[in-house]
Amino acid sequence: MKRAKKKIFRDFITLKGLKSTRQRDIILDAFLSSDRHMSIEELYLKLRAKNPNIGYATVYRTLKLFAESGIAREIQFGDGQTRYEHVAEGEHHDHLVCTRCGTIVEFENETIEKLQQEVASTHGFLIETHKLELYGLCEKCRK
Amino acid sequence: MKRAKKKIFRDFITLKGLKSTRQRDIILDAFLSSDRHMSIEELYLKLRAKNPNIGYATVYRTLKLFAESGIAREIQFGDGQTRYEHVAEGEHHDHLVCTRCGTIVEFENETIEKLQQEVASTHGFLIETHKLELYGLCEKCRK
DNA sequence: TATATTGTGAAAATCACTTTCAACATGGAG
DNA sequence: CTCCATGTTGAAAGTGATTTTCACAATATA
Repeated sequence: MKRAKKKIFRDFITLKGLKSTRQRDIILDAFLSSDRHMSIEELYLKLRAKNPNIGYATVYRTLKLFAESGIAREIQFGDGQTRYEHVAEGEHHDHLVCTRCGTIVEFENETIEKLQQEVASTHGFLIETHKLELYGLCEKCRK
Repeated sequence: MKRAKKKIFRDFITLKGLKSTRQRDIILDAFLSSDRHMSIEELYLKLRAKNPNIGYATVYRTLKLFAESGIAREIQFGDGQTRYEHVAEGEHHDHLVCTRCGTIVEFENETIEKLQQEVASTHGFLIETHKLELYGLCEKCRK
Protein backbone atom coordinates (compact mmCIF):
# COMPACT_ATOMS: atom_id res chain seq x y z
CA MET A 1 0.00 0.00 0.00
CA LYS A 2 2.88 2.37 0.69
CA ARG A 3 4.28 0.95 -2.50
CA ALA A 4 1.07 1.80 -4.32
CA LYS A 5 1.12 5.39 -3.10
CA LYS A 6 4.73 5.81 -4.05
CA LYS A 7 3.87 4.66 -7.53
CA ILE A 8 0.92 7.02 -7.74
CA PHE A 9 3.13 9.90 -6.74
CA ARG A 10 5.90 8.92 -9.11
CA ASP A 11 3.42 8.72 -11.96
CA PHE A 12 2.00 12.08 -11.01
CA ILE A 13 5.47 13.61 -11.04
CA THR A 14 6.14 12.21 -14.47
CA LEU A 15 2.78 13.17 -15.87
CA LYS A 16 3.26 16.75 -14.74
CA GLY A 17 6.77 16.96 -16.11
CA LEU A 18 8.18 17.47 -12.62
CA LYS A 19 11.35 16.04 -11.25
CA SER A 20 12.07 13.34 -8.79
CA THR A 21 14.33 14.64 -6.05
CA ARG A 22 16.03 13.36 -2.95
CA GLN A 23 13.92 15.67 -0.78
CA ARG A 24 10.64 14.51 -2.23
CA ASP A 25 11.59 10.91 -1.62
CA ILE A 26 12.53 11.59 1.97
CA ILE A 27 9.38 13.58 2.64
CA LEU A 28 7.21 10.93 1.02
CA ASP A 29 8.77 8.22 3.18
CA ALA A 30 8.30 10.27 6.31
CA PHE A 31 4.73 11.06 5.41
CA LEU A 32 3.79 7.48 4.62
CA SER A 33 5.23 6.22 7.87
CA SER A 34 3.68 8.92 10.01
CA ASP A 35 0.49 9.50 11.92
CA ARG A 36 -2.51 9.78 9.73
CA HIS A 37 -2.97 13.48 10.56
CA MET A 38 0.22 15.46 10.46
CA SER A 39 0.58 19.21 10.27
CA ILE A 40 3.29 20.70 8.10
CA GLU A 41 5.14 21.72 11.22
CA GLU A 42 5.00 18.25 12.73
CA LEU A 43 6.26 16.55 9.62
CA TYR A 44 8.92 19.22 9.24
CA LEU A 45 10.20 18.67 12.77
CA LYS A 46 10.13 14.92 12.35
CA LEU A 47 12.19 15.28 9.19
CA ARG A 48 14.67 17.70 10.71
CA ALA A 49 15.72 15.05 13.19
CA LYS A 50 17.33 13.00 10.43
CA ASN A 51 17.69 15.63 7.73
CA PRO A 52 18.73 18.99 9.18
CA ASN A 53 19.01 20.39 5.70
CA ILE A 54 15.43 20.12 4.49
CA GLY A 55 13.58 23.40 4.51
CA TYR A 56 10.09 24.13 5.75
CA ALA A 57 9.12 25.51 2.36
CA THR A 58 10.04 22.25 0.71
CA VAL A 59 7.92 20.24 3.11
CA TYR A 60 5.09 22.67 2.58
CA ARG A 61 5.33 22.48 -1.21
CA THR A 62 5.74 18.73 -1.24
CA LEU A 63 2.67 18.16 0.90
CA LYS A 64 0.71 20.28 -1.55
CA LEU A 65 1.94 18.01 -4.30
CA PHE A 66 0.86 14.95 -2.34
CA ALA A 67 -2.61 16.42 -2.12
CA GLU A 68 -2.61 17.24 -5.80
CA SER A 69 -1.49 13.75 -6.71
CA GLY A 70 -4.29 12.27 -4.66
CA ILE A 71 -2.30 10.43 -2.01
CA ALA A 72 -3.05 13.02 0.67
CA ARG A 73 -5.82 15.38 1.62
CA GLU A 74 -5.76 18.68 3.48
CA ILE A 75 -7.90 18.88 6.58
CA GLN A 76 -8.54 21.57 9.15
CA PHE A 77 -9.69 20.91 12.67
CA GLY A 78 -10.02 24.53 13.61
CA ASP A 79 -6.80 24.67 15.61
CA GLY A 80 -5.24 26.94 13.06
CA GLN A 81 -3.04 24.29 11.50
CA THR A 82 -3.55 22.57 8.19
CA ARG A 83 -3.10 18.84 8.44
CA TYR A 84 -2.54 16.25 5.77
CA GLU A 85 -4.11 12.86 6.00
CA HIS A 86 -3.49 9.74 3.98
CA VAL A 87 -6.05 8.99 1.32
CA ALA A 88 -7.05 5.43 0.63
CA GLU A 89 -8.38 4.86 -2.86
CA GLY A 90 -12.12 5.44 -3.04
CA GLU A 91 -12.53 5.67 0.70
CA HIS A 92 -14.10 8.49 2.62
CA HIS A 93 -14.28 9.00 6.33
CA ASP A 94 -15.06 11.59 8.95
CA HIS A 95 -13.43 12.37 12.28
CA LEU A 96 -13.87 12.21 15.99
CA VAL A 97 -11.49 14.65 17.64
CA CYS A 98 -10.65 14.58 21.33
CA THR A 99 -10.60 18.15 22.58
CA ARG A 100 -8.33 17.26 25.46
CA CYS A 101 -5.61 15.00 24.13
CA GLY A 102 -5.99 15.63 20.42
CA THR A 103 -6.59 12.00 19.52
CA ILE A 104 -8.26 11.64 16.16
CA VAL A 105 -10.42 8.67 15.30
CA GLU A 106 -11.78 8.06 11.83
CA PHE A 107 -15.19 6.66 11.10
CA GLU A 108 -17.51 5.99 8.21
CA ASN A 109 -21.28 6.04 8.29
CA GLU A 110 -23.18 5.30 5.14
CA THR A 111 -26.51 6.38 6.57
CA ILE A 112 -25.26 9.81 7.52
CA GLU A 113 -23.86 10.27 4.04
CA LYS A 114 -27.22 9.40 2.55
CA LEU A 115 -29.03 11.81 4.80
CA GLN A 116 -26.61 14.53 3.80
CA GLN A 117 -27.51 13.95 0.18
CA GLU A 118 -31.17 14.22 1.07
CA VAL A 119 -30.67 17.46 2.92
CA ALA A 120 -28.73 18.85 0.00
CA SER A 121 -31.43 17.85 -2.49
CA THR A 122 -34.08 19.45 -0.35
CA HIS A 123 -32.23 22.73 -0.65
CA GLY A 124 -31.34 22.31 -4.30
CA PHE A 125 -27.64 21.89 -3.59
CA LEU A 126 -25.26 19.65 -5.47
CA ILE A 127 -22.71 18.44 -2.93
CA GLU A 128 -19.06 18.38 -3.92
CA THR A 129 -17.50 17.65 -0.56
CA HIS A 130 -18.45 17.72 3.05
CA LYS A 131 -16.88 17.91 6.43
CA LEU A 132 -18.18 16.18 9.52
CA GLU A 133 -16.26 16.41 12.74
CA LEU A 134 -17.37 15.38 16.19
CA TYR A 135 -15.48 17.11 18.99
CA GLY A 136 -15.49 15.80 22.53
CA LEU A 137 -13.69 13.64 25.00
CA CYS A 138 -12.26 10.29 24.04
CA GLU A 139 -12.69 7.27 26.24
CA LYS A 140 -9.45 7.87 28.10
CA CYS A 141 -10.03 11.56 28.74
CA ARG A 142 -13.57 11.06 30.03
CA LYS A 143 -12.31 9.51 33.22
CA MET B 1 -35.29 38.09 20.53
CA LYS B 2 -32.78 40.85 19.94
CA ARG B 3 -33.94 42.14 23.26
CA ALA B 4 -33.25 38.78 24.86
CA LYS B 5 -29.72 38.64 23.48
CA LYS B 6 -29.00 42.14 24.62
CA LYS B 7 -30.04 41.14 28.08
CA ILE B 8 -27.91 38.01 28.00
CA PHE B 9 -24.92 40.08 27.00
CA ARG B 10 -25.60 42.77 29.60
CA ASP B 11 -25.85 40.12 32.29
CA PHE B 12 -22.64 38.54 31.07
CA ILE B 13 -20.86 41.88 31.24
CA THR B 14 -22.06 42.42 34.78
CA LEU B 15 -21.29 38.91 35.90
CA LYS B 16 -17.74 39.22 34.64
CA GLY B 17 -17.24 42.60 36.20
CA LEU B 18 -16.74 44.20 32.80
CA LYS B 19 -17.99 47.56 31.70
CA SER B 20 -20.76 48.60 29.43
CA THR B 21 -19.45 50.97 26.79
CA ARG B 22 -20.73 52.92 23.85
CA GLN B 23 -18.66 50.81 21.46
CA ARG B 24 -19.99 47.53 22.75
CA ASP B 25 -23.54 48.75 22.38
CA ILE B 26 -22.94 49.90 18.85
CA ILE B 27 -21.22 46.68 17.87
CA LEU B 28 -23.94 44.57 19.47
CA ASP B 29 -26.63 46.43 17.55
CA ALA B 30 -24.75 46.05 14.31
CA PHE B 31 -24.17 42.37 14.95
CA LEU B 32 -27.77 41.64 15.83
CA SER B 33 -29.07 43.37 12.74
CA SER B 34 -26.59 41.77 10.38
CA ASP B 35 -26.31 38.69 8.23
CA ARG B 36 -26.16 35.52 10.19
CA HIS B 37 -22.55 34.86 9.18
CA MET B 38 -20.33 37.90 9.40
CA SER B 39 -16.58 38.00 9.44
CA ILE B 40 -14.82 40.47 11.72
CA GLU B 41 -13.79 42.46 8.67
CA GLU B 42 -17.33 42.63 7.32
CA LEU B 43 -18.79 43.81 10.58
CA TYR B 44 -15.93 46.27 10.99
CA LEU B 45 -16.55 47.80 7.59
CA LYS B 46 -20.28 47.95 8.17
CA LEU B 47 -19.63 49.77 11.43
CA ARG B 48 -17.11 52.19 9.97
CA ALA B 49 -19.80 53.57 7.70
CA LYS B 50 -21.62 55.12 10.65
CA ASN B 51 -18.85 55.13 13.25
CA PRO B 52 -15.50 56.05 11.70
CA ASN B 53 -13.92 56.00 15.09
CA ILE B 54 -14.38 52.37 16.09
CA GLY B 55 -11.22 50.31 15.79
CA TYR B 56 -10.79 46.90 14.29
CA ALA B 57 -9.34 45.58 17.54
CA THR B 58 -12.44 46.63 19.41
CA VAL B 59 -14.71 44.81 16.99
CA TYR B 60 -12.46 41.78 17.23
CA ARG B 61 -12.47 41.78 21.03
CA THR B 62 -16.17 42.44 21.26
CA LEU B 63 -17.06 39.56 18.98
CA LYS B 64 -14.99 37.30 21.20
CA LEU B 65 -17.04 38.53 24.13
CA PHE B 66 -20.24 37.78 22.25
CA ALA B 67 -19.05 34.23 21.74
CA GLU B 68 -18.06 33.93 25.37
CA SER B 69 -21.43 35.22 26.50
CA GLY B 70 -23.21 32.69 24.36
CA ILE B 71 -25.01 34.97 21.94
CA ALA B 72 -22.61 34.22 19.10
CA ARG B 73 -20.52 31.35 17.87
CA GLU B 74 -17.30 31.31 15.87
CA ILE B 75 -17.37 29.35 12.65
CA GLN B 76 -14.83 28.65 9.97
CA PHE B 77 -15.71 27.72 6.45
CA GLY B 78 -12.16 27.21 5.36
CA ASP B 79 -11.89 30.51 3.50
CA GLY B 80 -9.39 31.81 6.02
CA GLN B 81 -11.83 34.11 7.77
CA THR B 82 -13.44 33.53 11.13
CA ARG B 83 -17.12 34.25 11.06
CA TYR B 84 -19.58 34.82 13.87
CA GLU B 85 -23.09 33.52 13.69
CA HIS B 86 -26.07 34.23 15.90
CA VAL B 87 -26.88 31.58 18.43
CA ALA B 88 -30.51 30.91 19.20
CA GLU B 89 -31.11 29.46 22.61
CA GLY B 90 -30.99 25.67 22.53
CA GLU B 91 -30.92 25.52 18.78
CA HIS B 92 -28.28 23.86 16.69
CA HIS B 93 -27.90 23.80 12.96
CA ASP B 94 -25.40 22.87 10.30
CA HIS B 95 -24.50 24.51 7.02
CA LEU B 96 -24.71 24.13 3.30
CA VAL B 97 -22.07 26.34 1.69
CA CYS B 98 -22.07 27.24 -1.99
CA THR B 99 -18.52 27.02 -3.23
CA ARG B 100 -19.24 29.39 -6.08
CA CYS B 101 -21.27 32.29 -4.69
CA GLY B 102 -20.66 31.81 -0.99
CA THR B 103 -24.33 31.50 -0.07
CA ILE B 104 -24.80 29.82 3.27
CA VAL B 105 -27.95 27.88 4.10
CA GLU B 106 -28.65 26.52 7.55
CA PHE B 107 -30.36 23.23 8.20
CA GLU B 108 -31.21 20.92 11.02
CA ASN B 109 -31.52 17.18 10.87
CA GLU B 110 -32.46 15.30 13.96
CA THR B 111 -31.66 11.92 12.48
CA ILE B 112 -28.12 12.87 11.58
CA GLU B 113 -27.59 14.20 15.10
CA LYS B 114 -28.77 10.90 16.53
CA LEU B 115 -26.49 8.91 14.29
CA GLN B 116 -23.58 11.10 15.34
CA GLN B 117 -24.28 10.24 18.94
CA GLU B 118 -24.32 6.58 18.05
CA VAL B 119 -21.02 6.82 16.26
CA ALA B 120 -19.51 8.63 19.22
CA SER B 121 -20.78 6.02 21.67
CA THR B 122 -19.37 3.25 19.55
CA HIS B 123 -15.96 4.82 19.91
CA GLY B 124 -16.36 5.74 23.57
CA PHE B 125 -16.47 9.46 22.85
CA LEU B 126 -18.52 12.02 24.70
CA ILE B 127 -19.48 14.67 22.15
CA GLU B 128 -19.25 18.32 23.13
CA THR B 129 -19.79 19.91 19.76
CA HIS B 130 -19.75 18.99 16.16
CA LYS B 131 -19.37 20.54 12.81
CA LEU B 132 -21.15 19.42 9.67
CA GLU B 133 -20.73 21.37 6.50
CA LEU B 134 -21.83 20.39 3.04
CA TYR B 135 -19.95 22.17 0.28
CA GLY B 136 -21.25 22.32 -3.25
CA LEU B 137 -23.27 24.36 -5.71
CA CYS B 138 -26.49 26.03 -4.71
CA GLU B 139 -29.54 25.88 -6.93
CA LYS B 140 -28.68 29.09 -8.75
CA CYS B 141 -25.05 28.24 -9.36
CA ARG B 142 -25.81 24.77 -10.73
CA LYS B 143 -27.28 26.21 -13.90
C1' DT C 1 -16.38 63.09 42.82
C1' DA C 2 -12.01 60.45 43.50
C1' DT C 3 -9.75 56.54 41.69
C1' DA C 4 -9.03 51.74 40.91
C1' DT C 5 -10.30 49.18 36.89
C1' DT C 6 -11.41 48.28 32.45
C1' DG C 7 -11.82 49.68 27.57
C1' DT C 8 -10.14 51.81 23.27
C1' DG C 9 -7.52 52.63 18.98
C1' DA C 10 -3.28 52.75 16.54
C1' DA C 11 0.45 50.34 15.78
C1' DA C 12 3.48 46.56 16.49
C1' DA C 13 3.75 41.62 16.94
C1' DT C 14 2.25 36.78 15.88
C1' DC C 15 1.09 32.88 13.32
C1' DA C 16 0.84 29.91 9.74
C1' DC C 17 1.47 29.83 5.72
C1' DT C 18 3.20 31.61 0.65
C1' DT C 19 6.19 33.52 -2.49
C1' DT C 20 10.66 35.20 -4.09
C1' DC C 21 15.19 34.53 -5.64
C1' DA C 22 19.88 33.08 -6.20
C1' DA C 23 22.21 28.77 -6.10
C1' DC C 24 21.47 23.85 -7.16
C1' DA C 25 19.80 19.47 -9.22
C1' DT C 26 17.54 16.70 -13.03
C1' DG C 27 16.94 14.35 -17.13
C1' DG C 28 16.38 14.42 -22.10
C1' DA C 29 19.14 16.05 -26.29
C1' DG C 30 23.21 15.55 -28.74
C1' DC D 1 28.81 11.18 -20.96
C1' DT D 2 28.17 16.36 -21.21
C1' DC D 3 25.00 20.23 -21.97
C1' DC D 4 21.65 23.09 -20.48
C1' DA D 5 16.69 24.24 -20.41
C1' DT D 6 13.80 23.44 -16.59
C1' DG D 7 12.61 22.33 -12.13
C1' DT D 8 13.79 22.44 -7.23
C1' DT D 9 15.70 24.17 -2.88
C1' DG D 10 16.29 26.74 1.39
C1' DA D 11 16.65 31.11 3.51
C1' DA D 12 14.46 35.01 3.89
C1' DA D 13 11.00 38.28 2.82
C1' DG D 14 5.98 38.87 2.17
C1' DT D 15 0.95 38.04 3.24
C1' DG D 16 -3.45 38.09 5.45
C1' DA D 17 -5.91 37.57 9.43
C1' DT D 18 -5.79 37.95 13.61
C1' DT D 19 -3.69 39.12 18.53
C1' DT D 20 -1.29 41.78 21.68
C1' DT D 21 0.81 45.99 23.47
C1' DC D 22 0.65 50.44 25.33
C1' DA D 23 -0.53 55.15 26.39
C1' DC D 24 -4.70 57.52 26.98
C1' DA D 25 -9.74 57.57 27.88
C1' DA D 26 -14.05 55.98 29.94
C1' DT D 27 -16.58 53.43 33.81
C1' DA D 28 -18.27 52.15 38.07
C1' DT D 29 -18.16 51.99 42.61
C1' DA D 30 -16.63 53.92 47.35
